[in-house]
Order: sequence, then C-alpha cells, then structure tokens
Amino acid sequence: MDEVFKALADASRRSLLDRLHARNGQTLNELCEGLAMTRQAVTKHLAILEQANLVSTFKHGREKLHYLNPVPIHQIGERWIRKFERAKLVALSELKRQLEKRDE
Amino acid sequence: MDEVFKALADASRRSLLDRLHARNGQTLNELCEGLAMTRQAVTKHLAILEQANLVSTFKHGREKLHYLNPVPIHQIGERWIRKFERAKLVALSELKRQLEKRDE
DNA sequence: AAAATAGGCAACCAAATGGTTGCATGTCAA
DNA sequence: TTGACATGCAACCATTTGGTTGCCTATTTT
Repeated sequence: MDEVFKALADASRRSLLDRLHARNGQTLNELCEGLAMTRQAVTKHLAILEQANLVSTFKHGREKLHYLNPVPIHQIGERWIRKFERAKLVALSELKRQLEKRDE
Repeated sequence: MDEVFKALADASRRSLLDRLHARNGQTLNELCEGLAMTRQAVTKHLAILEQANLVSTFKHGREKLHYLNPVPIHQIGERWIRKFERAKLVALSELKRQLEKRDE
C-alpha cells in the first residue's frame, strides 16, 4: 500500500499511468515520446510503477510492452478513501445542522 | 492536486490523518503521543498536511487544534481514481470474454 | 554481416525529504 | 510574578529522489 502511495506521489509517474490508460500496451520508446526527460529517467519511473504493481510488462522481441494494472488504484479507493468519505458526510450533516439552527 | 498526492505519500502523515479521523480537533501534543518522532517532526508533517488543505487548524489559547478536511481526499477519489475504475471494468469484462471463449 | 533500433546497467549529481537539536516565544496556573 | 507548559523558529544532517551521461547488450532490418 505504501509503495502505491509513493509511486503515485510523482506527477510524471501519474502522467505515465494516464498515457497507459489512454492506450494500453505501449513500448518504452512510445511512452518517452514528447516527454522532457531522458529514456533512462522514464525507465526508472516505470520500474517504480512496476514495483508498486501498478504496471506489468511483457517482453516481445526487443520491445518491452507496458500494461496498466488498475487494481491497486481501486484498492486505494476502497480501503483508504472510502473511510474518509464517511467523515466528510458527518462534517456536511454537521454543517447542515448548524445552518438550520441559525434559522430558528 | 499534486500537493495532496505528495502529502499522502508518507506513512507518518497518513497515520496522522487516521488519528484525526478517529478523534477530530486534537492538539499538537496529543498528536505526538506514542509516536517515535520528536514534536518538531510532527509539526513539519502537519504543516505539509495543512499546505495540502488536508488539515485546518485553530488557535485556542496556547493550544493549536487540528481538524481533518476530507474534501481533497474525496476529490482524489472522484477526479482521479474513478477514471481508472472504468479501465478495471474493461479489463475484467475482457477477461470474462476470454474465459467464456475458452469453453466454446 | 553490418547498421540501426530498443532497451539495460552503473556511476554520478543536485535538490528535496524526514529527521534531529537548541533556543525563543506566548500563555496559563500557583 | 514566576515557573510550567504548548508551540514556533532555525540551523543542521543523512538519506532518498529524480534526473543525467556514457557505455553495453540484444534484436531487427537491410
């Protein structure tokens, strides 16, 4: 879980995930296109995403294909964010109560 | 948005949010209790959470009260995670299709 | 077989991060 | 008013991070 949060902390890595979300199964070179970064920097980012299980790779000849794995992202949503959604609802209903009280 | 992801990247900070979720409005000293960290380290973490708008503070005499703001967390869920949930569904239905195909 | 293409490895670097210690300030209680 | 308590500020430190360059290997293509 911690690795996933760490991996998502970087904007470049999130944009790599976005790219894979737009088109899955891209090669390293394809993922490098248009980025203001060397290929090696991208390689490192992809390694971190792979480590966090957010991306899986297949070798096909001399190319390495990258696939998005949305499961950990989903888990963050389920196991972590959901918990705080409830707090938000409590805060909202509290606010509502206060506002209604004001009109009394 | 980037600040929120960065703030959530650290396990100590996430556990501070957990503590506030369990009991809102704690003082700095209360939040320090039981942690293997100096008060100053906690102060820094709280500053980062505040900067990311995940925590708001009120001064009450010599005490500083900390309140959880769940809105940015909710936004991460809405604006970011939701997008990838769809990809997961696509992946699942693809898998289902493959499995069904196998039985033909 | 030679050249071009796709990617991997390792050393290096500057800046950011997470933590510390020491001291200062503001506020409450005796 | 004096001491205790809650917090703030600043300098410092080691490690991690995000990036680079240079070179090597493997697979195609011509």
